[in-house]
Amino acid sequence: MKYIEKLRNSGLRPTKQRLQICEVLFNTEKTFHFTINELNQKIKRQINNKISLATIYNTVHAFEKKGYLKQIPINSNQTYFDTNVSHHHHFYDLKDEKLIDLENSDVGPINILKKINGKKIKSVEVLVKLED
Amino acid sequence: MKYIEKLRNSGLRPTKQRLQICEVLFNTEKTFHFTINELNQKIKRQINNKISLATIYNTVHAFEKKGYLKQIPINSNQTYFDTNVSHHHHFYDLKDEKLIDLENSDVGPINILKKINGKKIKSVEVLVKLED
DNA sequence: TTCGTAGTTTATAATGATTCTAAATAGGTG
DNA sequence: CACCTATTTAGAATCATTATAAACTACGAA
Ligand SMILES: [Mn+2]
Ligand SMILES: [Mn+2]
Ligand SMILES: [Zn+2]
Ligand SMILES: [Zn+2]
Repeated sequence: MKYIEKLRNSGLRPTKQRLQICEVLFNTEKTFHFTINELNQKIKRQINNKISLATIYNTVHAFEKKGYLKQIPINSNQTYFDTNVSHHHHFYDLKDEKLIDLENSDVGPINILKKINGKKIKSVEVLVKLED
Repeated sequence: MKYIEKLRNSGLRPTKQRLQICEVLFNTEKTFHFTINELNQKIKRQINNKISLATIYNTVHAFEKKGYLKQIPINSNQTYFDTNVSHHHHFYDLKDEKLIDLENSDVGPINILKKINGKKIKSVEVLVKLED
């Protein structure tokens, strides 16, 4: 398995559950956005054996901490995650409640002129809300 | 009261509770960011009579719908609102969990090159995460 | 290979922000 | 005032997320 080493290198034991979650999250052509609930459904569809919801939460948070997933800052009753961890932005379609990637190159360079004493910029994320 | 007309013009009855919430939200020198819980505390401090939490939720949502408040897109377990309804952006201090305004002029012009068929841009918001 | 231990999974309970409900109250109009 | 509807309210319900603690597992050491 190609994910065993990835997990080991991160100090995460390559358990059966984590490897299966890796398959669902990373063994795809395209990256995608998901909520925990959506991921749970997807896992049920793609995998024979059941994974506890607690494990899905644990694993997603572990992967996020290791930088394999990103949380998307958006106001929703559920937290959205992204398997695209490159620096990029998002459209949010207010009607369909769907996220669409906005590549870094689709947004001109962003220049933050204000500085905060003793703080460094960790990330700059743009959210473009769409209506009909 | 200066808020009676504002409410009437919005089709909202100027009730005692709404007027008191207006005082707390809008009768200040500076704009500010808040969660419902923080607003509830602030109201308790500044007002003699108690306002039900349900009314605070109702009123904040009504004001947001009328454009007197904005929701700030951020990942938190609580929803953040802003009394600054001008087009502006935010720093988010990850350590202190505090929001800081970034005026529009503090961010260069943002050019969204990608277009989505049949959708219009409603807003463009930048979130700059800060670390030490 | 077996052991020991820490890491992990799991079902289930707890938490907590938000929304819902339905009864009481209050604003506005004639 | 009299009526109607909007609003307020306490409390219950919802539901995403986190905590708990017991069972299980990966894996290095013996
Ligand atoms: Mn939220
Ligand atoms: Mn959230
Ligand atoms: Zn994305
Ligand atoms: Zn602001």
